[in-house]
Amino acid sequence: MRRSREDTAETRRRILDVASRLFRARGIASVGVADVMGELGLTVGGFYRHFASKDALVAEAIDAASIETTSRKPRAEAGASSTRRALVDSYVSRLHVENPERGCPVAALCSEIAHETPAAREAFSRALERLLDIVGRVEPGRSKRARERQLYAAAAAVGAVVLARATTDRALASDLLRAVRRELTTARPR
Amino acid sequence: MRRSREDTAETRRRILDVASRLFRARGIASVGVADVMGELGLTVGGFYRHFASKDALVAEAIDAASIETTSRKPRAEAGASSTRRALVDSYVSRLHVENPERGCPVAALCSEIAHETPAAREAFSRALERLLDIVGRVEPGRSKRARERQLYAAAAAVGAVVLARATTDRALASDLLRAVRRELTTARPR
DNA sequence: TGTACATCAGTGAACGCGCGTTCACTGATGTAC
DNA sequence: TGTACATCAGTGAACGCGCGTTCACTGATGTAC
Repeated sequence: MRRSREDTAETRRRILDVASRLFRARGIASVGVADVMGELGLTVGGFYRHFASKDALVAEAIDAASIETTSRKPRAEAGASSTRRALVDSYVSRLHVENPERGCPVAALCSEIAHETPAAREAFSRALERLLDIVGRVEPGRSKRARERQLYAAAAAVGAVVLARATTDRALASDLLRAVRRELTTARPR
Repeated sequence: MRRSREDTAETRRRILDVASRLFRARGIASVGVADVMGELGLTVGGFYRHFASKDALVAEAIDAASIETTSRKPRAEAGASSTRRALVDSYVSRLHVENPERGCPVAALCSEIAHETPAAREAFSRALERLLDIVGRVEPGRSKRARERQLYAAAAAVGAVVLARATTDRALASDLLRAVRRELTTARPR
């Protein structure tokens, strides 16, 4: 039966929230619309009152995940090396590796996103931009040199998390994280 | 009808070759057994004379891709900085980004491999080991320091290729590649 | 070397299954008066 | 404020489709004598 406007908005929010967690945890291809709705105790049919298609959900879920994970990140005291260390330590961490469902969507979806719709790829690109924004806050500077350092740091951080998740060798996973953490937190003369 | 032993072995080799290219290009989930066999002008049924399941094919195809891409890499004159530069320039390149089907399986499959079978994940882990082997040849040393340098070089290289493929922003893709190339080819005092 | 038979690579159709999507229906909510 | 009606969130079954896998069949290859 029909629900109140607030209930409707709330349901939509919850679908998005569950989807963004499931896609990050289990990948886009292996999460179905029924999985998402089932997690909320709802049936599939109702899904299409909120989203035009699974593809539309994917795109919105990536945006939602990105906003969720970047909005709680450092704003004030940007540039302090302790802020940078805190960010690197939390991103390039075992905790992040083991909890993709609450983590960075860029790290969770980076290789499979290439096979998704344009809308999903654009959402992913925005997520990457947001990640780079945050890196820019803790690795400040607008020079060409500074920009390169930011891009490099982002690539290494994402690479470390993704590879640590991918390998079955737990020791190698730890080593990768530690190596990249050290590289990105050690002040370096230029 | 029955084929000669050589023909049989050749067919198996070709299935593996096509599969390893298709998986890298289009991802594991979106390539079917029929796609692979169709590419060879064969029908699905025959597939099971060569492999026990799609999952078995996936694992073997990852190994095949890894061996294919690492066996032509530097062996002699290892450690020379020109060798390192050549390796970095070819891995962290537009050419590699635009031709995943002939490229590194680690970069092609890194995020989706987490959702595959143990056998596939182990093949992926071996592929990562081979990649690290090669990095170890051009970034020599067995010290803790050297090992860390190898690990973050690998993470940054893979991260750059994956993110350059993922983003829809071509300028950002180029910038990522250039930044990581510069970082990894610039000799750095320690 | 020649013959008879067993093997098995590849065919093509069928299987069950899960997927994204659609649809008639329900009943509470929202709206017009 | 109260009433009558339109709307529409959610249900549950059905749809077509593509997937991985199985299977009876074929005929050339391999093997035993």
